[in-house]
Amino acid sequence: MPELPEVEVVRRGLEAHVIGRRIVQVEVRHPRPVRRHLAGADDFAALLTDRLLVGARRRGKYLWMPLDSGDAVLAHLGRSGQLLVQPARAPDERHLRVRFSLGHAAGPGPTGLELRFVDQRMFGGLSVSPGGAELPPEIAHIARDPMDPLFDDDLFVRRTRRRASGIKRILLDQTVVSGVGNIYADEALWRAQLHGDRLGTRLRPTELRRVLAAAREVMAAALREGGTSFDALYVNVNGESGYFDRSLHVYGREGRPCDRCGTAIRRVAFMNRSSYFCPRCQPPPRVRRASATGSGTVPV
DNA sequence: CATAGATCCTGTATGC
DNA sequence: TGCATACAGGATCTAT
Repeated sequence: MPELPEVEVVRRGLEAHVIGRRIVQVEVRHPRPVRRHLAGADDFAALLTDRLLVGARRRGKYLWMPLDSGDAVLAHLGRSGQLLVQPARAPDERHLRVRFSLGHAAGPGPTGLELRFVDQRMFGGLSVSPGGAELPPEIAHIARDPMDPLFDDDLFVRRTRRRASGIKRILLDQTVVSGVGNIYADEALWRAQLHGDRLGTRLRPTELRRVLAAAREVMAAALREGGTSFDALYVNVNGESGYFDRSLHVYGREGRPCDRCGTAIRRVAFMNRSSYFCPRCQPPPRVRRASATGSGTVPV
């Protein structure tokens, strides 16, 4: 569920409600979300107990919270993860996986506040990154995101044009550009009027800059809408939030008319999920028969 | 090396 | 009603 805007909203919520608090107790209720912490759940809990949370940072769809120990709690929400700040008396969520009981920076006592990792499908997870306060080495391979002031547009164009993959697949490759997921990839491609199967090697720099600009627009709009709902004592990302629904032009709109030209939106299978596009505004690349071997076709 | 596809997990919606 | 299948907003491992 969460792409860059949703994760950024969570980060802001953490920044507002969790920074400066001490972790007084950690309860791992399901082993899977801490699977990337190779030393195990007990070690995970031990490294975090009594530590002070000093920040909330993000790279693409990854979040991390630096600790006073110099380590960091590294988090990824996967497809269904949530980080919630809740009063301790709030009933446990059905898919509550990890509970952090929080206290004051100074004293040992609990504040009655908890940080909860809730995740139905458990593709997401938590780990402790040793010395990862500045940038966890585990995510050093993740590129900057298009909203990052240090994002390098020229580098993105150069790297994309070296790839013989469809532009949609490239947009989803977090080592090329981070934060873009299935929805915003489709939305950005619709805005840029490019089909997702167009090969990176065959796209012009202007076309790629158009995609980047479109991705920024879509994300900025989502951030504007989602950014208002984290004020409560509650680090947002309400599962199915739905706040972005209104502004979607293609995603989930199979058969409905394109907002630009009226043609019916198409849906095709893509990487075990779906791609949506307007067949007129985003014409698919021509397909020619592969030469000598004659085994199948390649988009040109 | 680069790339496409399979895979982890749980739940809900839909069709027969 | 029961059962099977498709699908869900991600990242990574594996095969080619």
